[in-house]
Amino acid sequence: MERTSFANIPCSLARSLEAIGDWWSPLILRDLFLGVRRFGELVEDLGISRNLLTRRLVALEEAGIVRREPYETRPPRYEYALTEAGLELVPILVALTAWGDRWKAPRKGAPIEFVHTDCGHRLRPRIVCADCSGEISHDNLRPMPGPGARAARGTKVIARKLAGTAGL
Amino acid sequence: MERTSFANIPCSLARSLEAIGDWWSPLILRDLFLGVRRFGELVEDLGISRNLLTRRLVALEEAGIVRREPYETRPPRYEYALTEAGLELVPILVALTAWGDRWKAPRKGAPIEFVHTDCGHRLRPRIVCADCSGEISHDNLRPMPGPGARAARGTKVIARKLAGTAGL
DNA sequence: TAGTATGAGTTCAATGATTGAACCAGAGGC
DNA sequence: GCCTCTGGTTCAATCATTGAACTCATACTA
Repeated sequence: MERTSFANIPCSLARSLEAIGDWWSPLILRDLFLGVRRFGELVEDLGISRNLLTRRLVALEEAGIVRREPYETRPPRYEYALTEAGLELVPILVALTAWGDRWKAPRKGAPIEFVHTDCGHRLRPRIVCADCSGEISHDNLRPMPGPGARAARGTKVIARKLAGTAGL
Repeated sequence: MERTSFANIPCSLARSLEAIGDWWSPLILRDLFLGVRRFGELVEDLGISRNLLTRRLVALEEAGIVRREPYETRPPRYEYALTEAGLELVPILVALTAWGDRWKAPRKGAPIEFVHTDCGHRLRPRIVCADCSGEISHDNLRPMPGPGARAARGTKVIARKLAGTAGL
């Protein structure tokens, strides 16, 4: 009774979650982005169990999201950095942070804010369409069967719905 | 030895993850958005255990992300819908799906694509700054201590780093 | 009237995952 | 030699997930 793997669900969201969908990985990535790169620092900052951190870092490295780099050879010491794939997750984590600011704000306000250095403003992220620059929301998206569409675990009911209605 | 809760970490990302950071919730939200709204449909589509789905739906409802609505009274039958907070997660999930398309694409291509109905193009999401409309990436963000900044679990090391360097 | 179907859950034993504490190992400093 | 620093590993206890079986209320059917 292993935890259900999402790796074989033909959905890119499921595959993303397979890589970073566990309880700790997003916070590990946040810390790596913010400059907390060493094993002991991550343990201290997150309060994560050491063996679990080991497993997560190995998994993130295998997923191509994190890179293990020696910063000292005698004795061998390593630190962790985001790969290109990992760096591309940063805006998404920032967007999720903004959602938390809006809907789950701590009493005393956000402990960390971001400044968009290109314009100097405090960051308010927006998710937009690359083609028209219009904002994306739940009511201007139409799901469609893609090139890999077929009925399989994780999309059985969805596939029927998409086939039946040609979009919501 | 309960699973570590993120609720008391003064970080909005942690608070977001407290609500939707578990293994199944993002997929449940995806299905609700795509029109899979009933208990049995969710079980069939996701292959999730029924008792776990019950717990997740209760937790999502308590977090204000999902709403339970009767669609029939005799016998009582319910379906689930996204609240406003839940709907605002949709673009983030879509962005995460796009990341999966780019870095973890299944062999046969994405089974689901989205069309931005405002412009008719196949969706390529971008995360931008609301002020200058410039794209956000790892190298044009500067983290800063926010109004709620203080040393506490989950940000101890980060707080030191931010205080010391005034940003990366 | 009895039997079956439907939908939304609940209960439960088995097994995997997480936790926290203790331990290990290489190197440098005193 | 002994202590410290850093980056782990090992282990027992406990928690979470899984999958199957079961409940409950009502409707449908013969």
